[in-house]
Amino acid sequence: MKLKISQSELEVMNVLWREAPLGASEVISRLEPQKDWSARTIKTLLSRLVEKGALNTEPEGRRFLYTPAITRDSYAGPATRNFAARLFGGRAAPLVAHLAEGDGLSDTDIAEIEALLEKLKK
Amino acid sequence: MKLKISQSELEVMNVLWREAPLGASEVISRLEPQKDWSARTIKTLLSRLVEKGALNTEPEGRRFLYTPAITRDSYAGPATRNFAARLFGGRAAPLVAHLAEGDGLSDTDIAEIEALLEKLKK
DNA sequence: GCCGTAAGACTACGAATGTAGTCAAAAGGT
DNA sequence: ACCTTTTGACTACATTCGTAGTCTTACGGC
Repeated sequence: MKLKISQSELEVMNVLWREAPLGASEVISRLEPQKDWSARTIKTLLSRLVEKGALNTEPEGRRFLYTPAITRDSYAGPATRNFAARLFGGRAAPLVAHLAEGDGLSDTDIAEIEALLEKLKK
Repeated sequence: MKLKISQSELEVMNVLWREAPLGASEVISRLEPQKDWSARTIKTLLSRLVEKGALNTEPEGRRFLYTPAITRDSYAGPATRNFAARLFGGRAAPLVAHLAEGDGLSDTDIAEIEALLEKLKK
């Protein structure tokens, strides 16, 4: 069950991870402001995600309600480790360093990561 | 100058970021053990990377020597920030958390990240 | 000096992706 | 009861990617 979600599809997933279930038109109205996509495009992406098993549908009257079939975390975990493996041989430090470049990390971020590391060291 | 390097192409870049310049056949011999690719495939990837401007070539006798035209860091920085933005709204902590899942982080990694954070806090 | 071989050039081709149009059915307004 | 609008289904098409084959040319061995 290695489902790969493309960039554009991920934008759609992001909407539904934030808020679900939603009908197609609701997803469209949430995406149209930022992304310059036609409604058709977004519907295509929704269909593909259903095909791939990343979304579940449930009929509600004449339309479908879409819900993520996978959690953001269950997708992001492997994706992140894979990303780190390919770019940095799996080492985490360079990754954090790149995020920090420029402005990258907020104080909250830093504090959170420190807390995380504390737990890991134990 | 937004060059996008595909997964397979990245494997080739990884070879050349580790050691360059190399001729095509040297790249091939370094990749063939791990990846089950034919020599042709690897040559195609090299050509595409040259087209994209990710590699420079320099004739050496009747063949080409390939050298990265971009550093690993200059590619990895934007790629990492983009990745984090798309998956976590740019927040770094969840990213580190996912890396830590399972075995992910070595003690060295943890130490390095801590050192990095120290510098950032200042 | 000829020929095999290796290097790059050109070509191929199916799957996935980004982006979107057409069609048909159903649902609601008037 | 009709027409418009909405929704999902099907279709389209150029580009990129993964994977690899053929062609051509020039060098090195004999």
